[in-house]
Amino acid sequence: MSQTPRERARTQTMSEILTIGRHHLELHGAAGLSLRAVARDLGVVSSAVYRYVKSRDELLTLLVVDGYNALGDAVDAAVGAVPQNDFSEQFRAWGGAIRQWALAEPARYGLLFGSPVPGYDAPAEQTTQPGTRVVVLLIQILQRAYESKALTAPVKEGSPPLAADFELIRADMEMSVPDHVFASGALVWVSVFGAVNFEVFGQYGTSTFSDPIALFESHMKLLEELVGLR
Amino acid sequence: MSQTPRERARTQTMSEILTIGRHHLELHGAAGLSLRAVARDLGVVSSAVYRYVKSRDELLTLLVVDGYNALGDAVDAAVGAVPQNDFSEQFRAWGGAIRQWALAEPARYGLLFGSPVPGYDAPAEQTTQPGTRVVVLLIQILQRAYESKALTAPVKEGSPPLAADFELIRADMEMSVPDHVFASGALVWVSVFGAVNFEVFGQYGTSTFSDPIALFESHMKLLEELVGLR
DNA sequence: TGTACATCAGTGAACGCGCGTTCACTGATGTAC
DNA sequence: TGTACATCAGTGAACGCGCGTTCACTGATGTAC
Repeated sequence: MSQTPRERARTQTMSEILTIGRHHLELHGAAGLSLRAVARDLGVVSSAVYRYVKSRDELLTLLVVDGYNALGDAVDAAVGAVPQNDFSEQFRAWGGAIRQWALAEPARYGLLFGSPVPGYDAPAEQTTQPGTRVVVLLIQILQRAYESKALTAPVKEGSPPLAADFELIRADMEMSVPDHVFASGALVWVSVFGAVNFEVFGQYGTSTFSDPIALFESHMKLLEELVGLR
Repeated sequence: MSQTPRERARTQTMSEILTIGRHHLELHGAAGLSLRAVARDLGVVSSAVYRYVKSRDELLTLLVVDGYNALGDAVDAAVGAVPQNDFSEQFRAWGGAIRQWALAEPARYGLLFGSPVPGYDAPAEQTTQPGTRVVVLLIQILQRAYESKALTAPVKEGSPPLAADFELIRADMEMSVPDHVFASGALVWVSVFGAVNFEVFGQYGTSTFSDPIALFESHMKLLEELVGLR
């Protein structure tokens, strides 16, 4: 049950490798992540890293999964701290937590949501589940709000090609929200990440918006109305 | 007035370098763009490229400006092809053209709107103007729609910190739309790029949405309502 | 029109650097009897 | 409890590769007289 010293050392080294990897991501971007540099920082000869990680791509995958989970944890915590029946506040906490995590960890965020790393394909089996945590949480908030009759959006006809996709999600996740909630939820999803992308990647010139928090809150408010919360 | 053969050759080589650069972007991403590889494809020894381009960073800047202009031209053309007084259709053409250009040129799009290239800072003097063409056009569409009383959005109070920023833009661009139009316009901007990012960078798993065009159109329709068009 | 000189595209070698990955090895830690 | 063997972390050298950039050079094109 308890670990041998060797096992403990291994676990610790493994987590040091991830920490160093995160740090290198920050400094040189995903394309610049190198096993040799990690080895250097670990204080070890380059080939030694291969005891812990099969290849550079495997390290990238570990960092991707680690990143999705860090983001997921942050968002879960922020939403979880809001009273159960205050859906509007949960919604804003959801968006705000994504933004804050991204600004605090721009390179990890870039690895997850920026341009794909050339020559690297994230293996879906390890990556998909943690990658969907954030959207799933959004839809759960909307589902609970809907169940509590806190969604006031007018019912609109959805577009037929999407209806089938929504039906699958509904069955998969045991939900009951109508199509238009899925449609506006999807827009919220892409919009929030669009806003965060622009801010993190510096697309809004340097001088156009003096108060990025106010801008983000303005976006969240419009989206909240669009989705029918409050 | 007319060019000497040498000048003609130079112009042509220069544009070949850009073409090759675009192609390499496609294959290896921005971080993988290399002058040596460009030289190889140009059929010339690596040092020869320095006759045309001062450094790798300068080539990147040329490609960035070139990309913004290609996107700007595509969007201008699409919007320009719509009848002058059909603002709703102009709005959809605007979004659709962004999406189509991005899907046709994913790597150039990634260079412009993806994670920043590590170690490279786009020089604002050359990059800012072409980089704003697309937003400026959006705001112009909204301005013209507003002047023609085609915007039906309910007047809402804007948030004070943004009002000052909006006032500057209004003065700068000689516009008259009220704050809430700027606010919803900004949301449209980030939302469309968010949606395009997700699609181009493959964030929507592989199987969730069977019809990406329908999804994008659903987004555009919701945004159109939000902004008060039609 | 012909000649002398200047400009410039492209060459080839070199600098010093970093990378991923493999391999045979040493020596310490862990385990079975 | 003591010994023999197996496991495994880490070493150091090597493979073959690519990169940005500089430099002295050759030879063709352009220009001034």
